[in-house]
Amino acid sequence: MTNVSKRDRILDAAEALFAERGFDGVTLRQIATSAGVDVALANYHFGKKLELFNAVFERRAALLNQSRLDALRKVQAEQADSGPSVEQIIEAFLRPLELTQETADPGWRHYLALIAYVNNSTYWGKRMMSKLFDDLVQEFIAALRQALPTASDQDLFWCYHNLSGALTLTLAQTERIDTLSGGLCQSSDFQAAYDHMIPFVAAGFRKVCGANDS
Amino acid sequence: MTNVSKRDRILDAAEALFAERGFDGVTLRQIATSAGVDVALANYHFGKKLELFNAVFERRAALLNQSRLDALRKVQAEQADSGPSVEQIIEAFLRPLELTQETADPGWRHYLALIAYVNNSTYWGKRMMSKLFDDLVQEFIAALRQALPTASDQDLFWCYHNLSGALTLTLAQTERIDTLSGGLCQSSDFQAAYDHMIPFVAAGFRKVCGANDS
DNA sequence: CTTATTTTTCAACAAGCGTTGAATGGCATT
DNA sequence: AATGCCATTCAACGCTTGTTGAAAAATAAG
Repeated sequence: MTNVSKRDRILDAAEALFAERGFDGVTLRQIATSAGVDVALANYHFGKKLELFNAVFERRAALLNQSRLDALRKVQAEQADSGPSVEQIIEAFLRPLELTQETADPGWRHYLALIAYVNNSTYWGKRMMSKLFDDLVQEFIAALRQALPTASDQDLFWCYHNLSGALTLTLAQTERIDTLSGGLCQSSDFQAAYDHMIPFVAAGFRKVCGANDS
Repeated sequence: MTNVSKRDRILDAAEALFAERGFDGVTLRQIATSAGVDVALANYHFGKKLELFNAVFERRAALLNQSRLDALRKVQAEQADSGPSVEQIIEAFLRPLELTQETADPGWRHYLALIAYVNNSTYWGKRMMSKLFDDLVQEFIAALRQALPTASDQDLFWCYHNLSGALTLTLAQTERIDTLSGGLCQSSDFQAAYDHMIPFVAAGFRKVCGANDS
């Protein structure tokens, strides 16, 4: 706990607070206090507040992208002849996001909530999401296009939009479904969320993008 | 334009700015400037900044709820014997949100983006969304439960979670799908979004909640 | 026209903000 | 032991924030 550098403690604290309250809802003093360091140290390591935000957002992006791309490549290799099914592609898109449940590091949970914050924001979303995640998304859409050969691109992108929305709300972990369901569903249980999301979304893709088989 | 009261101009300006940058991303001075009034006037009419935010968020809620409930009651009356289909229920849930496209008032668009902001936020979501929208949502879930009699409640709520996510991202109007699709899809086109969302979500409900017919 | 009442502005407050330059500390290498 | 370098803290800056009480303007009532 105290073994990590103060620089990392700042990133961790900023990650948690930015995810919960957004960029403007957090002060550098709150971050510094939460990290147990002086307020000026954030500036020394990262520069302006916005640059700290960028550093937090970029820190885990490459690792996450690699993890999801590996999952896609794996099912593509396994189904080299026919190509992976819609379910397999969506599974590869979602399941790596469970790593937050396996590792003891709570930072991943905060990071995923931060992604939801950015993706749902007009202000931040356009720049930051595109820069870090567009290549990966296009890769998955290409795979889906192949699995649904009769689909028009417009239908395909609208379906991805629906998938992205369901995922984003899950990552946000707002606990709204918890109270709504009277405790039957839990926002913190990503595995249960994906267990339901994968068949749900796959059926949606098939319906809208016109594959009639299986 | 200048015919509306200054009180309403404050609400309109706050609505637009809160929707775009969030509660903490906007200052009362920006709101006042945008509304063309003095900074102190917001305090006179609404009290603290948080109370202004609440006033903005509550202003259109009852009207929106009534519009959606009317749509549900209508299809329930039309299908009094068999009950409405999943598609009809979801259609009643979504289509009233198009009123933003029909009316000339751009405030509705801002308001819907504000709903997305609140619904995606851990901080605001729990209090505000539940208070204003839970009753309506439970009404729709009850209708879905009836249309999908074999469904478990847990499956039902997870499916609603997916629907809510897809809808929330649509309401946010982040324009991310615009660039992703190379202009093929447009965030501003709610009708096209719902045209794709309704069959997508309905198929998901049927798949997960186990109805094999139709 | 006068008086009350409500609406709007003015001016200013204390507090908190992001940021910075200089001072301090620790830790290697010489 | 002295030096240089990186990390960290200290103290303070100019500015903006939300909020408020009193003044002014507009509106309504008599």
